[in-house]
Amino acid sequence: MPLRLYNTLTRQKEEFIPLHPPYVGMYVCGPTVYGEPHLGHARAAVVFDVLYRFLRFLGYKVRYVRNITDVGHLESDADEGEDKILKKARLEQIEPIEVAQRYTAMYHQAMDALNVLRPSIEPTATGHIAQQIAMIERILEQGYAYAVNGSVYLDVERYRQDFPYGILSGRNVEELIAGSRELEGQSEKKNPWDFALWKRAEPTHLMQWDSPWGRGYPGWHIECSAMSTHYLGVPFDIHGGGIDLIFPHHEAEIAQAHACFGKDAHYEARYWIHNNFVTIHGQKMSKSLGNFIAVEDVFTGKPPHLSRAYPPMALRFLILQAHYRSTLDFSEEALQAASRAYYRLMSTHARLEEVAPQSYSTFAVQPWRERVLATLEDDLNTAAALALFFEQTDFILKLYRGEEKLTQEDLQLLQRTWREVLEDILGLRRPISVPWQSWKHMVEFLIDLRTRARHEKNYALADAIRDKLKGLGVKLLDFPERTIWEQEEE
RNA sequence: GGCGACGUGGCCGAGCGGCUAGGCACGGGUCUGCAAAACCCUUUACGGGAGUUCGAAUCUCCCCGUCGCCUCCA
Repeated sequence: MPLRLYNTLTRQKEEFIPLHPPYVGMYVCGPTVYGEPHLGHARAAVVFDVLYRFLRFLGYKVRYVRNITDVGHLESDADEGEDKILKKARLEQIEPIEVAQRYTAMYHQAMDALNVLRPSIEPTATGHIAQQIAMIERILEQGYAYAVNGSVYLDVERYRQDFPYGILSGRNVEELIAGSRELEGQSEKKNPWDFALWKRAEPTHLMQWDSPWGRGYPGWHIECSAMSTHYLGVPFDIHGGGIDLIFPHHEAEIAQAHACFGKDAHYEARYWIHNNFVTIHGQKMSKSLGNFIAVEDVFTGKPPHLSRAYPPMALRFLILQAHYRSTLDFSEEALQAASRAYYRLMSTHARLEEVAPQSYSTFAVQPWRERVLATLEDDLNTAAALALFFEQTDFILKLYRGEEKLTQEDLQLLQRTWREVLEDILGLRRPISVPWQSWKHMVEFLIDLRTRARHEKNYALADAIRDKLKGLGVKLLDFPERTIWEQEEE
């Protein structure tokens, strides 16, 4: 079964066919680094991390580009408002680059904890001013933009004569015109729906660069067009991002790509993939609503939203339990459920690794493996794929107890599938991180000691050993035949 | 106002015309020195109405409700 992905551009699931197999170019809009990474960033990163991992699993050689926006976009209407990064810098009396670097580091830290792989290339907007200027110049040459007072705007009206505008977001310009507000101070633009490619900087503006149009800084959308096409060519295979970026950001990107490269740009990317939001009580998470939860808050258990700390994998699991195109309603209860489910799945996994092969099989592994992969191939249905693993937990317990059997070959295939899908594709790190031998022997020695104590009915000692180990993150489980142990995260 | 999404059992959440997804929680039980884990049992849900169909959570229409985008935003 081929991989099928929902393409926002066509509003349907389409078979994924790369332009130049086995190579795949994927660009995902990364964060604007002016604040702490929150659950929304986590979801987007995890979703595209899974896509990245899955493509690699399928044998593609993926160049994954995810940008860091370190020039803040304006925070309110059109030409009004202040660059968010600059605002932060002003408030904290530090350099804009300090703001960007601080929050980039936080982003990396949070994403690393969530086991999100770093992209192949992580370009910054400020590091690609030259590419952005070059692109703007070319758009001007093609006649799809105009310069005025040191700023450059994309001429949407002119663009529309040659290309459709609004196909991605399902809008038409007439509606935009009808809905657009006439704002003061916008007289520079020919039309209110034109958008800036380059903005003139006032002398006091903290971040500014030389350009053919004077000192200024890049517009809101040009960095992604410039960096994606610079590293991936035009068009490239996959462009991803949050659902909120569809309009105007991605719509503008498409326009810029066409305006610069012409028809061959083919909507800049062939597959436009968008992840849905994390909500709280059904509402989008945002700073202004005050329902914003930072990724870090989950790991530290920061009130008022959380009563205790949760391991990063619990959050990753929660994200994976919902389809990426559905909203995910976050609550501590849901996180708690995900955390438990994760640990249970992982202990089943650990048991599977200890199963001994038999001379015949009582279960058809290959078809099950194919079902799992087919589920992921169907627009990355991670939730349904996880369900297939849970449906197998009973069976694995019976395997472990010898009540079900698998041949060496089947067992290895099953173990491989668990490892490949859970760890390599879904990126669920195991809480039992292959412990070092000495540690393992030490734990086993203590378990022996405790077992002896239990036989002698010295329960005080037995419990002391168990409690001490629990304090060290080692959980003991007494089975009739023997005691096994698990290492908990943290 | 325009465009779009969604309403599934206590909670989260798949599902895309027939075969009671799954997880978590709750209750009862088995096991156990205790605990944990595990196992067994219990709970058949799809906002409302009409329609299409042998058959609808799934398709159509209407209504109600929630949310998103149309300003930066994952």
